[in-house]
Amino acid sequence: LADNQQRYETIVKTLQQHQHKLTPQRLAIVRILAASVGHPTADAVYSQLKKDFPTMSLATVYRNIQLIKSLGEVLELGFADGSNRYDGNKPYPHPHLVCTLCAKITDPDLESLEKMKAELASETGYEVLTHRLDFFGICPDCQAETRGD
Amino acid sequence: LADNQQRYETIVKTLQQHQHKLTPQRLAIVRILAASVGHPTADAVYSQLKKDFPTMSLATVYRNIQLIKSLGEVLELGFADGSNRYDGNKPYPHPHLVCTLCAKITDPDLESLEKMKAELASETGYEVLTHRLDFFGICPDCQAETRGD
DNA sequence: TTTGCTGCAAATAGTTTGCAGAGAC
DNA sequence: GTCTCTGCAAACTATTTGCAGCAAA
Repeated sequence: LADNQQRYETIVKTLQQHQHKLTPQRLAIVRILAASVGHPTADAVYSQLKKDFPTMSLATVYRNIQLIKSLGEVLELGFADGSNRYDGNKPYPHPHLVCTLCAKITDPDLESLEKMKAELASETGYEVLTHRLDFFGICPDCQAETRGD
Repeated sequence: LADNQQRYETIVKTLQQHQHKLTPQRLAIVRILAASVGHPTADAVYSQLKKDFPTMSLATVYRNIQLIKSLGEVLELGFADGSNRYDGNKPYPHPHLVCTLCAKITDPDLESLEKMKAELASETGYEVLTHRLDFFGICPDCQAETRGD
């Protein structure tokens, strides 16, 4: 999608503005994060890159993800089972819908969330800064496989 | 609170119903989980118990938490920073409000969540099984400390 | 008495870090 | 040429597991 290309350019520009060097490895990592197809894990990013960079180190992936996260250009999704996934396409907090069978992650629209956040703030006196909302369930495809096949 | 006592008894009953033995260590762990004051980490549970059980092993804490979780009597809260906290007082999914300064966790009431879940299911075709909702912010106490002191 | 539980220590998995050489600017 | 980045290997942290002895029922 053209959206991915735009995200790629935005992240690269941010890196440059903060005087970070644009190495081939770094740019390749940014390209994958900008797309964030399937909300990849660090290891998934690493696996994709080993084809083009056989000597690529997993440590480099982690270091760059941390760097880009510190610039606010990637969202880290840590799950209860300890797995981390990354979204560089929508780097701001947003709800996720996770299929517990095929592990697919999609981004539903839930405009009522902001309302809920405001309501919560006025009720509790908290200054609400951010949030995390995940729904877990079975996607239509996996429901079909379970029934029919 | 009397509520804690009730939770303790419920968890113990569940353990018995599933033919698990009631060792002193296990019961002590259940007692702490039933209260879940501050939503403790496994290590916090361990620290509390070392006073009464000097030879207590951290592995025993983990094993028992896993056991009780498998019986559906404790909620595991894995956070993005890798920390796990446990709630045996309300072992079902519910929203949390986390203070990012003092790490206090409270349980706000948000009845609109169930509505949101139903809306999401009908919109996406997912069979929504569970969810996870956390808000992060600064509690009134910490706001006061930042301002005045 | 039987069966499962505990403590210890070692293994595991994901992530981070120190260092020396390589490369972007 | 300078200063950061990379690759490698080792360190680290939280959690899990194997095993032998111990204890609940």
